[in-house]
Amino acid sequence: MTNRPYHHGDLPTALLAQAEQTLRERGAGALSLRELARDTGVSPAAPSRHFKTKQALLDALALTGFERLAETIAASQESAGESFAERLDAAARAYVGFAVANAALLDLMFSAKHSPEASQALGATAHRWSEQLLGLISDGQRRGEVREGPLERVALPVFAALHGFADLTVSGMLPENAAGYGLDDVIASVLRQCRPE
Amino acid sequence: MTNRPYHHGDLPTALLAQAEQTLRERGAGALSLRELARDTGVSPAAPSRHFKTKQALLDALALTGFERLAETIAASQESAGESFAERLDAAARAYVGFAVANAALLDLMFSAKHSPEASQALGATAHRWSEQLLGLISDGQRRGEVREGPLERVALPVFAALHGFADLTVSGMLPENAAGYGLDDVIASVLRQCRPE
DNA sequence: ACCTGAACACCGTTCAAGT
DNA sequence: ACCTGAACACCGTTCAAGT
Repeated sequence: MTNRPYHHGDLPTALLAQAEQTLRERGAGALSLRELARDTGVSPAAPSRHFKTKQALLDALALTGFERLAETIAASQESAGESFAERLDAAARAYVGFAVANAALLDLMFSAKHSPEASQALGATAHRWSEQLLGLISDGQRRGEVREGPLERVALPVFAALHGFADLTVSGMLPENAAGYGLDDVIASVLRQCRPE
Repeated sequence: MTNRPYHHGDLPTALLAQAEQTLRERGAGALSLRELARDTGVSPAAPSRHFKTKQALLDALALTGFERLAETIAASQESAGESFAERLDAAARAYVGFAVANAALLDLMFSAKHSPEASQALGATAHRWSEQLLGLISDGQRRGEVREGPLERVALPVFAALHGFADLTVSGMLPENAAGYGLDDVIASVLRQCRPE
């Protein structure tokens, strides 16, 4: 362990790592730049060199979230079967699993608070992730297991259903017993809405 | 206009009204109890008599949001047709319309930050609202326009799809052109997943 | 280029004291 | 019961100055 050299080494990464831990353990409200600086062993003004503002750090945090979400879903496809139903099932469980395991982060990722410019960068990364879903559906169409139609237009309702369930779960708006049957039913309903005539 | 009597008259209501205006005009990040107190012509410590903490005020704000959402959806049913398709269409547009018109408030309503106790009160009010949707679907089942099954289990995927689309819209995560066809497609997909075999 | 130290204007919350 | 005034410990952000 270096004993606090003048240059930290990789302050931006250290700040983000610390921020994510605080987010997970104590929620978004407990995130303070000064505390982050203290925990990283650096002066209160140091973070501003790398994140011009607190919101900029939050935006960066959300971005890493989208990246990890994309990886999580990609991983779910590795061990999934071939059929559309199996692949959708795996992706849906991966998404909701990520949401539950990273509730505060998901909140941040889909909050309306992002700066206009950051929203664009986020949109780009979110797009990379949504391509997973698009590929899955496109495959299903080729296999004849998903109805025809423009890819994005078939995909959006699927996306909405999965994200909606994840968000409702995370925000605690689901009835007690919904945890049991909820996800299964959502997946079934997506399959129903996707299947060809 | 009374010239600032010692007792405000109805400080809690005044604070909530001011808070909602600030929320709409400048977002959740700009909400400060001290500023609220200033704008209401009251001392910095006054709000604490009515909202023990800032989070308590935010919870109360979210609660009024759910109440207004319930009213908005109820109103949409007044002028809607009789069929399930027409009534779902009206409710969906009312929901998404509310979401777009009250983006920051919706964010607050479905954020994961609510205190454990407040979540229960919120859940109760949210439940009152979801009953609108349940009634709608129950009606559809009676008319033979919606597939059979336990009401909550048929309703949850519908709820997820509508909320998911509203949330994606509000958080700016939708592709540019999705505004045009998005809602129509989501409604169509919900109808497809609801219809009897 | 990267960071410190000190400063500025602001917070949320508490608590004695006033009406 | 409801509110004020003053205080406390904390913020985010800026900027000269140091390495």
